[in-house]
Amino acid sequence: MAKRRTGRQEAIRRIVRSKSIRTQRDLVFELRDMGFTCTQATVSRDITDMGLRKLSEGAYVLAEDLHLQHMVSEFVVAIESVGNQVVIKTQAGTAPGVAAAIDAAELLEVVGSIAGNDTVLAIGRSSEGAASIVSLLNKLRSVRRS
Amino acid sequence: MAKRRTGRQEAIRRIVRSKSIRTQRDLVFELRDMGFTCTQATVSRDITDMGLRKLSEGAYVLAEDLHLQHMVSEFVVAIESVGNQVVIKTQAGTAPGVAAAIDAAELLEVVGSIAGNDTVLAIGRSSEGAASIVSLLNKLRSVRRS
DNA sequence: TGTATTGATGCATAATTTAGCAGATTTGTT
DNA sequence: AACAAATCTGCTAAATTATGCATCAATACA
Repeated sequence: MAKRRTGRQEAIRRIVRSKSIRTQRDLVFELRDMGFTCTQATVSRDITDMGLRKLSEGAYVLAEDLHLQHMVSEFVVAIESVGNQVVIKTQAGTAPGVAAAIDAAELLEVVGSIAGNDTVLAIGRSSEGAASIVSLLNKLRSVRRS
Repeated sequence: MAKRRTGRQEAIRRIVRSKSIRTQRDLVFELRDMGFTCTQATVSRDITDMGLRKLSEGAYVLAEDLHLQHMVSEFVVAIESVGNQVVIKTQAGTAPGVAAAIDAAELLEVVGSIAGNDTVLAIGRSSEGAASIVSLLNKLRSVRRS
């Protein structure tokens, strides 16, 4: 049953992007809800395979989102959405890089993005889409506060 | 004896920058060698206090070096040293940012750095200093390879 | 079809990290 | 100095993650 693996990891991808998963146990339960029954050991191996990383804040992030995470955590100053638009303020000069990272992440809800010098405008598919983009970016932005 | 804490964390700072520490147990032993006797539980708390992070590769990194870690892992293409000079190739346009991050890290061995468009030149205090800079940067650059 | 090989998974367990609690030390106040 | 409050630390247990081993399924091949 080598097929389960693929589907399960695909599910993990979706889950991790939509919810905040903090333990492998959580993931086992989420997977169960989606019809994928497996143990924590298997999830541990999936996480290794997929290169999932645990943010300092404690939630798992996709390997593909790591670049975006770095860019956002380093350069983004503020995030706000209006309707289906997301306005992202960045450090001077870094907007193009941030926009490129957003494009590269191929987020489902993002139709496209354009960058000025210190501002990125991302267009969401809908208001809800824009909200979920803000949510994800904020999740990626969260840094350990000491 | 609240004084121990300060000294111990100072020692941790030195140890983590010079060696590759992969477990808190390792750190306990290193500390013991330096005359700081404590338990793993204490080290765990120190790590939380100091905001130490575990790289995907598995080694702990100082919070202060996290920004540098991000910049290096995202933008640096190649690192090489000649004598006391370290030449760092970066993605086009990102050299100034990388140089700024190096300066901000206040690495002991770095006298200073200057940036072009896609190249940073860092000046070490000595050949050995340059080598240790290369070593640290490579450590920060290391990413999980799947 | 029968058999060997490879990959995936669960179970049990080890390894690692975190947290609760109590005792000791330090600091601050009167 | 005496007492109170705040910190720090070790001990121990809990929580979380990783791993060795055996098994089962799928695939390859004779």
